[in-house]
Amino acid sequence: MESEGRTGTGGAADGGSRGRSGKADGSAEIDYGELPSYIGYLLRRAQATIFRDFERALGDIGLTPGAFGILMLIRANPGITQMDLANAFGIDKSTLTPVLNRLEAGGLVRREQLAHDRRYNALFFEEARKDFFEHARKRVRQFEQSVADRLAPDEQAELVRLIGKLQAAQS
Amino acid sequence: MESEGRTGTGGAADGGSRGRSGKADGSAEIDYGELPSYIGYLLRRAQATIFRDFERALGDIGLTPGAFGILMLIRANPGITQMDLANAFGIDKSTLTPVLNRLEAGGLVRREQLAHDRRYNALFFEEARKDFFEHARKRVRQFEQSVADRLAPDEQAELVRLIGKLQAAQS
DNA sequence: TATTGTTATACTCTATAACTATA
DNA sequence: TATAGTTATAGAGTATAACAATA
Repeated sequence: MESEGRTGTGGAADGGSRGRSGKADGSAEIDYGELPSYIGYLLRRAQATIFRDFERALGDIGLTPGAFGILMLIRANPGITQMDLANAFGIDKSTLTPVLNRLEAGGLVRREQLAHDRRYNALFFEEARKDFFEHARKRVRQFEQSVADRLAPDEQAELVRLIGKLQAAQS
Repeated sequence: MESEGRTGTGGAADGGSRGRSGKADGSAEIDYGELPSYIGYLLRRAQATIFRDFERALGDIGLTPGAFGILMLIRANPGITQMDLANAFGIDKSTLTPVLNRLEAGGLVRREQLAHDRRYNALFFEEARKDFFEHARKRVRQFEQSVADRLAPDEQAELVRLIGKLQAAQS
């Protein structure tokens, strides 16, 4: 149940006979222990990989995956307030502010203080940038498709279901 | 294919009749559009949720999920070099350095410059902290179990398989 | 020249706490 | 008092580029 392998070492600096013990030459066989069975680890690796791919494929449009998602939500929900958007996206309001600042600076989004309760900012996608957005979305879709294509259609559905189930039990 | 809903707005600040259009009251029904079908988005949400849970459940042991994973790898692979560890964990060597600094400062890990090639640092778990580590690992296991228990055994296996498949096609 | 590891730097993501303004 | 949003701050995580030591 432990699968620790060569533990209990406490080892000295080793004088050369063991040397790098096959680990410093790139072709190493590393003992991952139970790590790959940890769902948190798996998700971190998967997410890092896909985010790197995203950046490589779409870095030139100047939107991070997060910023793009937020932009999509604003466009689909014109007039949404910052609090609702933060909640919907699963981040804190203070995390949202700088993202919106960048989107607004880039002319993609506009804040409008509500007249009847000036504490709220209603958010709107700038229709003047529609062409840019549609182009970006098309490329994001292609990217997502290329990721999804690694799985069969029923596997895609199953993955979505399993990830949802993983979070459903949460507080 | 668009499912944009109420787009084409370009909307004015709205004078009150639409008001917050059911979006500023928390009970909002938000249009997520195609976002939930994006695997990158799903993974980000899932990972964020589980990392938050991890911190809440295990924050008192003073190890982040990443630091704990690295510690596990060092313990399972005594003498591993920093480059090999970074590659195994999927991060850059410069990202690893501060993590190791913290682990070493906490007395959990020791660097030993190899005698026959002093460019390399061999890494060792400090056996003196074995009790602490075993305690931490037990709790991490419990936590991982509580996450895994949200899925049936066959679902767990399937999730691992699907996530693996998602990354397999990568460069 | 090439490689390991460190440092300098930068950026994103994330949060908490304190603040402003509004109600 | 309570809420929306901003700001100040902090920390993890990530990377690239330049550097020192070593080979």
